[in-house]
Amino acid sequence: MSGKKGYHHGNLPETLLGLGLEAIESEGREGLSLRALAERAGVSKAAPYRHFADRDDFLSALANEGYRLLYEALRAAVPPRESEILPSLGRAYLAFALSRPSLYRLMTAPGVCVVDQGSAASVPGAPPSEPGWPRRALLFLAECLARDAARQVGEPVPSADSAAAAWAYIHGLVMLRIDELFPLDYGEPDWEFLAGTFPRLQSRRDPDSGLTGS
Amino acid sequence: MSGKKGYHHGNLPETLLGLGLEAIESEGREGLSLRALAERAGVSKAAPYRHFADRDDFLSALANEGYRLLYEALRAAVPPRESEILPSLGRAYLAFALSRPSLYRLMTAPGVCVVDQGSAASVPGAPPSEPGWPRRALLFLAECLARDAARQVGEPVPSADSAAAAWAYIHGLVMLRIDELFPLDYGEPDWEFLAGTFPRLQSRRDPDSGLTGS
DNA sequence: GCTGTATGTTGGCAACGATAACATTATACC
DNA sequence: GGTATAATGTTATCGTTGCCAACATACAGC
Repeated sequence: MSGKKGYHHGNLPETLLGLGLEAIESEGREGLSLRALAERAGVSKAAPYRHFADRDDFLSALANEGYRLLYEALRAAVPPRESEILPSLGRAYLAFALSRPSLYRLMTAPGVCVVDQGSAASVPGAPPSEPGWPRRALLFLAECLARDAARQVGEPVPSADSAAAAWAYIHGLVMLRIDELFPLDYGEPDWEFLAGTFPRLQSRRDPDSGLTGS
Repeated sequence: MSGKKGYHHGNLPETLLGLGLEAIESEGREGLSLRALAERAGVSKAAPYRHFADRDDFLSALANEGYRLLYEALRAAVPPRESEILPSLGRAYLAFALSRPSLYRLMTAPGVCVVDQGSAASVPGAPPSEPGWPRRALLFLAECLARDAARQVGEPVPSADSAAAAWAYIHGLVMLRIDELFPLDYGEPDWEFLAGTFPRLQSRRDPDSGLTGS
């Protein structure tokens, strides 16, 4: 399947994406070179352009692949006990970003990955395209945040603000961490503590509801 | 001052940095080209290398300039009433990042700007070098966060975690906004929520890692 | 087998980063 | 003022990369 059969590679796009996942961490987004990937794949310098329009298109495909991995990581992190879902997901999210910082930065960079707007077929003739990986991953995350908020406060539909705040918080933690932006006098923050604490943000609308999660 | 006097430009570094501030927003970090900046400055393509070791060095200088602008924006945003400092600073921080998204991304990118470790002279004989713009900006922000937390709870020295959490929240909001990653429509951030909630985090750890730089 | 399409190769161009060798201006020092 | 020296800018050049055009090869349906 994956062996090269002479002239034709067999599955060059997947091979390039796999190499790209390694390269973006070792070389960074700017240092990633399609020519180098092609050579590493044992293929000529122009071969990638048969599968990807240009470099940006390849980077978009890489980011898409990243959202697929994130989605699977989040799904795998759902704990048996409903009450632990947010800390568990938060840690999984953080672990994913920390294990692939450059990819995470690429995924969240503007103009790289467009989160599609649901299954409304943009092209009239096309089938109702199912949501892409970015939407599936972010939607799944938002659903878990919303479900937990509803469980804590007892409302069926949580406020958008609480989910947004929780996500902003965890995203901010992730970015500060992967960008190594905590050089001030105080040492390394207690990330475990912070990651485990952010569910408390949910209870803003109802301050007297104990918020003692455990 | 800024006119070209024939062979010598006069103040090429400042001119290049000024052009770079525009270029990084219009072209993005990857699209920014030293050659193009040189041409735009009316100077040969190799001239920038007299002032900046390489492209990364120029980007670092750009980021440094960005921290200077951020520092000034934060200082200008300090309100007369102490109780409003957090919302005011939060808004200023957000406004800065939203007005210069690519620059902000560059400033917070890893390996671009090294935040110096304070005034402890690295070389024994050297004078106690004053902190650079990144440190001054971030320290000022942390001080304001800490002061506000202390004001609310009534403790002189707040915990590092509370400032870290508040900053993570702000930074996360900023990044989500910059990267247009917010599928949820979300208006003005709830600064009161930010101010009221995060000090609660502080009672968990020993507050011996002080923030007061001076 | 023949033909059309998908896939990969070769050659080449332009832009860019970076360096070396050279030219010109500013500055310090007498 | 005059000169040595450093600072600053220019020209020429190399290596890498993105990207395109023209060509070559493999595969699939008939």
